[in-house]
Amino acid sequence: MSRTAPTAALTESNSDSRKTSQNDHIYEEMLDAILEQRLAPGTKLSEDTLGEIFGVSRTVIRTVLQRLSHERIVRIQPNRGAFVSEPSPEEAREVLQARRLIEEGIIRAAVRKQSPADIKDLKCAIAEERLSLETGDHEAWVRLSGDFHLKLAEIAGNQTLSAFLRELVSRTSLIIVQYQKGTLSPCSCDEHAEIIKAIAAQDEDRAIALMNAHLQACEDQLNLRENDTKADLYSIFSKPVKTGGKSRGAM
Amino acid sequence: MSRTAPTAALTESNSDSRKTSQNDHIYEEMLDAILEQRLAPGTKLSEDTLGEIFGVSRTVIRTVLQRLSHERIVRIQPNRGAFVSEPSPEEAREVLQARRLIEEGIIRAAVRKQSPADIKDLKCAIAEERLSLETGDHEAWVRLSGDFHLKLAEIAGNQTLSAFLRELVSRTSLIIVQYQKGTLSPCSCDEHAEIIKAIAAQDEDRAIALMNAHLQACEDQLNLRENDTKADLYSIFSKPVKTGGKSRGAM
DNA sequence: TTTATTATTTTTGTATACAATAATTTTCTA
DNA sequence: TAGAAAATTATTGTATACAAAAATAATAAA
Repeated sequence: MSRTAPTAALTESNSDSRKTSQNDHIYEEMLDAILEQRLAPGTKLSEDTLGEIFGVSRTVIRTVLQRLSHERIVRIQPNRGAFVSEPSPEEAREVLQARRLIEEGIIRAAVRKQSPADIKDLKCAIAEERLSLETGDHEAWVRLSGDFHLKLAEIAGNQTLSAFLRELVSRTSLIIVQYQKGTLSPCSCDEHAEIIKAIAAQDEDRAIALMNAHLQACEDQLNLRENDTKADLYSIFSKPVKTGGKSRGAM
Repeated sequence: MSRTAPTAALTESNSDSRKTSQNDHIYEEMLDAILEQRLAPGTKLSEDTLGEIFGVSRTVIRTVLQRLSHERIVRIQPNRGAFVSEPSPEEAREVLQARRLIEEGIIRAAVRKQSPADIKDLKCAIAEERLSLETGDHEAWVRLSGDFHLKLAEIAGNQTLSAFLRELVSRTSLIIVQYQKGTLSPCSCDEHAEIIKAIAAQDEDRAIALMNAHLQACEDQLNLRENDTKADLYSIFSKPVKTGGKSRGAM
């Protein structure tokens, strides 16, 4: 419901939020559904079905799907339709690497620009996060733990970088859904808290090191081996499979 | 025509490039027109008109405009239509700052991953760039000087970062169109050449310093004072204007 | 029974029609 | 004549219709 900064396109005119925000509303709903795992990676997103669900025509659904596609949350295959993205292991590493880079820059700026109110706000956000973890509200936790990073970006004060990070955070959620092995992350709240402490203390180097470790820990909890069905099948059934008759014993 | 990596969405199936690439073709045409200054910032992009020009319905024009809008090259105002973006001075600074950050990361990766062929390729690109400058082909130069940075990103091997940089490079072109003061940049080719030299010599720190200087030089050549009509008008007519009669001599 | 081919159905891509909003022109009044 | 109000025109937002492609089902042949 209260996701951070819906689109940054129309901060003005809060009164006419009926027609215009129809797009945004459906976008929010679908993004939430994907990030909260109600729509699994690979799920087909039929235009007709979605149109019926939200009570609109395919036209507006199409707009939303295109937007999600540009943010790499959805993948559109020409003449085939839209599907929830299934980020590859390589893409997962890229996204985490991009985050390390961008969030390092964000921390540098945040250390300089921070105000006491900002720190208070961040600590408050972490408290909320911890609460959601204690009450077992997994959906809220996914959102809140991402919001922490976005709040930090806002303090840094570069909207262009914020927009990039927003996309990366969404994609990270999708990556975690797909590759998280076993248990949930123990408690990233503590790591977030440590980062804030370092920022408040103006200790830039430590804050950056903590953030890098935090993101690296996230990546380390993923199972990013290349077991994408095909290669996997061949390795499992290591004896030669019939491929049409030719070149049987070549490999 | 030969822009680098149109969309990265469909690298497969080069044969059916007729229906599918209609979108892409119009997108390319419009992007080129904007970056080559044939469409000035602020220009209204009427759906009907564009549809007639490209011989398609508004439907497909709309898709293209939405894509350009997501890349911040075009600004869509609800119920008003699409316009070529007029990036604010603040946005200009943000874009350049984001580039310094991202390209630093790209250089780090490129220094590690470079092959001799990559360096040869880059040098070749710089030669092309220099040629376009000598022959006075300004349109080609705008494209080629951006392509240099994108090639570097490709060498770094992170497609996610490449996509971000691609957007930033386009936006930089738009920013230069709007804020470049006086003469063209003397010759960024030389700066590009120096950067390559440092990368080839594995001198990471020097390559980064050069890139930062290069981007800073770009920013310094811009006239980024907040002279956005309104404030400017008031400062130009510094004598009190009739505001209704009240509080005349207060300031 | 299995496979290949054909026919049917479903779904996407595009054009068009209509409704809602904004921009423009015209008309009316002071 | 200047300014305001109303009517007209143009443009965007959305729904729908039709064409093209893909997916599915059904039929026929081995």
